[in-house]
Formats: sequence, structure tokens, C-alpha cells
Amino acid sequence: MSPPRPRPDAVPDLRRPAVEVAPDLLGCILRTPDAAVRIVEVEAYEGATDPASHAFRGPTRRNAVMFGPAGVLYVYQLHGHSCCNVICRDAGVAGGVLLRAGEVVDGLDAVRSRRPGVPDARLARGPGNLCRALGIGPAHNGTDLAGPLVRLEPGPPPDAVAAGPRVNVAGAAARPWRFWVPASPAVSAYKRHAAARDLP
DNA sequence: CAAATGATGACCT
DNA sequence: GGTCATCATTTGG
Repeated sequence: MSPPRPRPDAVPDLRRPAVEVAPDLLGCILRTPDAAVRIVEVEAYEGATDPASHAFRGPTRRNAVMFGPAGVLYVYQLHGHSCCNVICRDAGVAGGVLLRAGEVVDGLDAVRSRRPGVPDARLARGPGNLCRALGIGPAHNGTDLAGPLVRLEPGPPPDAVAAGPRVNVAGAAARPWRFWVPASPAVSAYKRHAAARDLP
């Protein structure tokens, strides 16, 4: 029996483990005041059990949001870029889903102006680029995903979901916690089939 | 205080 | 395939 897909008219329950939430976020819409993307590539990060997670060694100033309640955005800086996670699990237990790629479904002009010269299919390809496309930055850390700055909205579940190792993570093969929509042009080609398997 | 470290991205061969 | 610019955070002295 395959796992139940989320209803098209509801956002998935974010209080579950990130590994369960991650595939259910595919197809959902992330909206800022002037743009929106359909999420097509994500990675799950747990807490104390996941050495690749920012939360593995316990709370710090940077990762504090990961230990808070579900339903907020965790934004961190890396190499001069911003990356964002949807926070999962109840307060006190860390977990989050990194949003790695999306398809722009609203506010195309606004996104193009933030990413001049970039082909439409690549506007929100990559976690840093996705944040840039939506105008998400450090000020969004800890913001409510049901609030005015950022909204997570339901969307039609994808026809198919694939899973494989996380990107740029040591020992990634042990945990195939990256999930993506194989049909989406917003997922870079080499990642689409790298060590991929279809989700049961 | 100094050094190491990336959940990256753009560009190179 | 690979190099490297870049910078906040974290960790060690």
C-alpha cells in the first residue's frame, strides 16, 4: 500500500518528521507578496539523529528556529546566499525541509527583475536562487508560513516523485532524503536521475 | 581574536 | 568533470 498523497486543498501536516513532510511539500506553493513558486525539489534534515543537519550538535544562535514550532521559515546564509527551510515537528525537536527548487507560477516580472538575464526555467533552481527569486532573505528567519511575508499554500500533488541522495552532504547515500518532481524543468538535469529511485 | 567551515553558484576546461 | 569567490557562523587558542 503506497503512502497517502496530501489532499490538493490542504497543506501537509508539518508536525511530522521532516522525512515524511518533505515529499508532501512537492507541488505546494510558496508565496511572497509579489511572487510565488511551485515547489519541485526538497531535502529533509532531522535533528540529533542527522549528522548533516545544522541542528545535529544542538541549538545555536543560527539554528534556534529549527528547535521552535513547525510552520515557520528557517533562513540561513551560506557563501553569501540565503537558503530556506520549512520547519517541522513540535517545539523542542529539530527538523526542517530545505526548499531546493521551484517553478515560478506568479509574479514572473518581479522574479525576472530580481534575477536579470536568467532563463525562466532556472529562475528558482537551487536553494540560493529560489530565495533570491522570491525575495527571501535574513529578515525572513522565523517568520510564520501563514503570515503576510511568506505563505505556504496547497497545490495539486505531482504525478510522480523521485528520491535520491542529498546534495553536497557527506555520507549522503546512506539517507536518500532528497525528493523531486522528475518532470519539472526547474530541477537540474543531472540531479534528475542521479542515483534516483521512484518513490513507492 | 584567528581560523576553519560549508545544506552555493557561476564559470572554466 | 573541476575551481573559486564569498561571508556569517562556529569553534578553537
